[in-house]
Amino acid sequence: MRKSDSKKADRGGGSGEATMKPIDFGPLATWVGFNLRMAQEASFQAFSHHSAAIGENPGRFATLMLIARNPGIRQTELSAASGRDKSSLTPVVEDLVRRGLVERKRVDSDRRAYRLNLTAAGRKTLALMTRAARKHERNLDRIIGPRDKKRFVDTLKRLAAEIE
Amino acid sequence: MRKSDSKKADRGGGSGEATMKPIDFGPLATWVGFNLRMAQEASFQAFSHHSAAIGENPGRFATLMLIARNPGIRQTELSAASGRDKSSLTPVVEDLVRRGLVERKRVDSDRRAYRLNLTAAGRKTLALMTRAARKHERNLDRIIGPRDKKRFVDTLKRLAAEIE
DNA sequence: TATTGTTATACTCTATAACTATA
DNA sequence: TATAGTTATAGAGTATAACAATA
Repeated sequence: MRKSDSKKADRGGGSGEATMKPIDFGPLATWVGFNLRMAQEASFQAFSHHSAAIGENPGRFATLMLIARNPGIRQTELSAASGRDKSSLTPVVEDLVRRGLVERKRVDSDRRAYRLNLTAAGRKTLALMTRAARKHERNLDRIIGPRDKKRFVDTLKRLAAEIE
Repeated sequence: MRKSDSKKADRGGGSGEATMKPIDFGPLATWVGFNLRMAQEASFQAFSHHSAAIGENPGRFATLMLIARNPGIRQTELSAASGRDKSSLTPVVEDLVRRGLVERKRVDSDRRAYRLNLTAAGRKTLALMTRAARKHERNLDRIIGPRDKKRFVDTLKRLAAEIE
């Protein structure tokens, strides 16, 4: 079996293999930054798994959603909205256009710019991904617990907005 | 589906005034996965800034900490602990050894393996990074609020551990 | 045969800077 | 001069597969 190592770290809490020496994470174990990264990675990987089942890439999801909700958005606006440089967006849009999910139209009043819209196929794909995302979300909700969810998301939002 | 245009539309010959059209994030705005990613990115970038001031890479921090807290750890154990393939670790360890922060010693009882330890310089660097990390953490704590912190971190841990 | 760590290779995501074509 | 988008290029970070040395 060529699958190499196990993906998950044993964080020393569980009753794992008796032969497994527990790893000491030191102060990392209690720090927000580290646990934020661990949780994000786990979440991303799970969603990645879901969207692979659709034949899609999780990174495309937010882009499709932003185009769908903001029809005619221009690439520069899109790059600002997703916090990436415009040059990072070029290959992404190119891929979506090539695969027939997004169409670009020249803007008459400013012939440097394009407006982006989803095609019918793009809407179909977005719908499939949205369904997968909702399933994923239900999974996260179950772990977080319905009572804590609002406050948890609110804290995440404040972190994203207020970190120095 | 379009949320807004509550401001004047941007179309046609506005004389250079960049009208700030609010972006509609749709369901993304309320989903855990998306906000987890946003918060993690902001946190990582802030810590990245801190560690750049030391001349270090944030990605090295966890590695140094794990070696420090688990002296003599082997590369395979380290890769399992950080959830990465062993081949991903090779260039990292190589870099740390080259810069004199980590030393590798052959294991007598198993001459395929190495044991990793920090050098004095490695301990010094880790101490500096730890100081930066504590500062970063205080920053995060301030945003989260002392009352919510324990529960917040606990939820992150559960997410990392329990996502399918 | 199985495992430790390296190598070769490739893919994703990201950025900076120079470029083009407009404005 | 300034802006929209592309191209060229580079760098991190990650993975799979094949490999040599050793178990």
